[in-house]
Amino acid sequence: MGQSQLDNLLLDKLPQPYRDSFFSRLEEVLLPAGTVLYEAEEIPRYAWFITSGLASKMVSTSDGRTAEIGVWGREGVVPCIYLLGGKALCPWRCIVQMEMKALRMPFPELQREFQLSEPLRHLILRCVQRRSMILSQIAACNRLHDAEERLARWLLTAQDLTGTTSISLSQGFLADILGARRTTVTLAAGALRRLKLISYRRGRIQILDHEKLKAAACECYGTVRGLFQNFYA
Amino acid sequence: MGQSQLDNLLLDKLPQPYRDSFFSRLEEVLLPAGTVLYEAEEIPRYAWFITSGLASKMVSTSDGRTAEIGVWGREGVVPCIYLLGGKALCPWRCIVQMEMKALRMPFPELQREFQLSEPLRHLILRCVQRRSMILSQIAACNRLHDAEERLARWLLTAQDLTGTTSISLSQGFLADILGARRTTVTLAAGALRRLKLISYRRGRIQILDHEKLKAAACECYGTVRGLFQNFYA
DNA sequence: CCGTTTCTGTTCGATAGCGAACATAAAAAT
DNA sequence: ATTTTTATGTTCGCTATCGAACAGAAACGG
Repeated sequence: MGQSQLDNLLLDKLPQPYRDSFFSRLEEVLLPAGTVLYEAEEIPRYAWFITSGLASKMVSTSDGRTAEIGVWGREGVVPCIYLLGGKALCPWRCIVQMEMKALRMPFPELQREFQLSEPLRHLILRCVQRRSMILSQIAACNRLHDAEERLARWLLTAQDLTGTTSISLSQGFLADILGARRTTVTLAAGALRRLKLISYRRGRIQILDHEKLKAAACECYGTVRGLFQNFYA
Repeated sequence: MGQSQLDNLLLDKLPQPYRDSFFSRLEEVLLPAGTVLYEAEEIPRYAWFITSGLASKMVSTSDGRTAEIGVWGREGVVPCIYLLGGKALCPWRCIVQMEMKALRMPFPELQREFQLSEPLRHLILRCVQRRSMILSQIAACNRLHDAEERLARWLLTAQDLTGTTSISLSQGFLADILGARRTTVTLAAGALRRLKLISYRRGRIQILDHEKLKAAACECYGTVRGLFQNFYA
């Protein structure tokens, strides 16, 4: 409390003195990659305000294939969609992709707060809105663009969200994210490496040339980046 | 006014007497297939409460390919996402796919009403929530399932939303919706026809066997159907 | 009625990605 | 140091889909 930078864009936007009192009710946690924040069809026990790292929303099919439908960094609160009420349950699970620091609050407590605080509600609705726009673009991207373009897009977005050029993820996990086979990711990553846009070793990808990688990515990267910027404008 | 069935689920859920007064401010319109409700990156001039027919949100890429990211029937209001405020613009256009009847209101008027009426706001937030859940499933489906499965899913959903087994759409438009080539749709439709699940002639598809078509569709149909049911529960 | 447009059927070569298998190599565990 | 686990590299046959072309058929508009 009293600190001027909480490293979460939503929390930062809360007006004082509400922000300090809200902050005092949050608990800081460090979650390793692989932690499941909540399962599909299951109301989360906590809400997390991410301050570093990444989490993904993943949809699975009954045959075990998966696709990421959204990646979350410091810009908002996860989950936001359940705050809109109702009985419907979400068809995705939420999982930590890169070691994550977050400030958490029991979910029912945030639900009450959503009803009580108009500034908080306002920010959360903006968050829902932006996420929905981003998701729309990704939905089309999943259909229209090939693995190499989507890999480039994902890496660039991950860099933007975490502020690091070093992405700690194996090709197997990237395959789950991109909804492709691991061998497809290996081939796509190999192609990007030959072009000297990235380098990698066992579970760690390094972005070497942001600009050229952008050219290798589909246009969805730019669209999504635009939507992540000025998240609460 | 005074009628108990407006054929739009959101309007039907509005409490009286607000509902009658709200209804009196709506204008009924009949829009032919192909009508653009609003363009990408453009704030709509009207909000439409659909009472029959279908509209699609479509994302386009710069090379002219397209994919549908959501289909809208009688269950809510289009657009709902812009009601959450903010400066961001949506990357999709909204187009009438099957001749549509709707009750419309100038969009700024609905924006004011969204601020003023708590029951209306409540319903709209539910609408946003469900649409977001549905979109998530479609985003994964676009990546993981093949054209024949997706075609079957789309036809079944269209049947559910419009209540008719006769879908007036050419294979070319279905290709735009499914994000595939027209020839791919022709092959997929031909396969479903050979299985006697559908029949068709020039711009009109007939669903012959709902149950078996369900078996030919991916599981996403069931998931999405579940989310369309009890839309405001 | 005839010409024009639009929709469907079909073919064909090219390509991306699947699905499975197996080899190698790097890290982690003991 | 040795074993075990996990990640990456590579190959291969197969399928779905692309992208383009062209023909026939159905609807439409004078």
